[in-house]
Amino acid sequence: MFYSPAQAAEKTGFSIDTLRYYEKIGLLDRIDRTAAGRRRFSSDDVGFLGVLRCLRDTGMPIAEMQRYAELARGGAETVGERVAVLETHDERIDRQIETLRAQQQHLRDKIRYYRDSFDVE
Amino acid sequence: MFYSPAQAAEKTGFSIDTLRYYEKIGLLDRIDRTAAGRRRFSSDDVGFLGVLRCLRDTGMPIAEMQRYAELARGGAETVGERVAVLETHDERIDRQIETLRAQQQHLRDKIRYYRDSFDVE
DNA sequence: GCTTTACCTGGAGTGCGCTCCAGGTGTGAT
DNA sequence: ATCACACCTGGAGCGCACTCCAGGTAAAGC
Repeated sequence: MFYSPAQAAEKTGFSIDTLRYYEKIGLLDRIDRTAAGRRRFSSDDVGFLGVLRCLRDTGMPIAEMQRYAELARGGAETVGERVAVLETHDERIDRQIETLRAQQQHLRDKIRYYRDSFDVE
Repeated sequence: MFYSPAQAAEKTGFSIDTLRYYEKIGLLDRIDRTAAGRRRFSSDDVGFLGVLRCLRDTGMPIAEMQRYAELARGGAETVGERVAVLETHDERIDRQIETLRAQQQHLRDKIRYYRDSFDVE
């Protein structure tokens, strides 16, 4: 199963420009081409992009994703390091959620204060 | 109670440069000055910065904070609008947390997969 | 055969949110 | 009197992550 750039973009939620950019900076391995020079994304490529999607959506910087991508190219002996990267990131996500929740609570208190003091609606 | 720029920065977690920047773009009202022309943040200023801190930490863009700031300058008749802004943002935070959680789950699945398949550690 | 469409390349440009800099001033300690 | 210090201003610069553009190609539909 192969995917055109448009299909890969559709599947992964990245724009075609972003896919090209990711390849250019080495975040993606060189993507296979058709005879005409067009990209042909494999299922594995799309699967890897799915992981990148998770990492981006949870705020991992590109530089760190590059490190992860490099490890992924390294074969089975890098699995331990990959897991370490993901677990560190997992903890970061916990902290992010915690920050969001705490600040959300402050804002809710503020809303309540406005409601109580000014009788909104 | 007044605060020097350094104290305000300390209290709010914004850098002094950021405080100046926020004043420059009208996110803060013109801050009071000493005879020598130095800023003197009031408790109210610091309190307002606390709200900005919540909004920034939860990903509100500056442009929208400017709108909120403008409403805040508008007095009591804008309280309803302010509450509306905060509530819309509150929902956005809910969605953010939900996205983080979902993607975190995918990453955890990935970690588990690595562990199960490669027997890490 | 012609046009449209989807793609290609290298490189420039964008938006956001700061952050830094040069050059200057009033205040307080030694 | 001198020095360090915290602050001032306007404006330039930066890092990140794209996004857009000009100019070009190959294949598919009419």
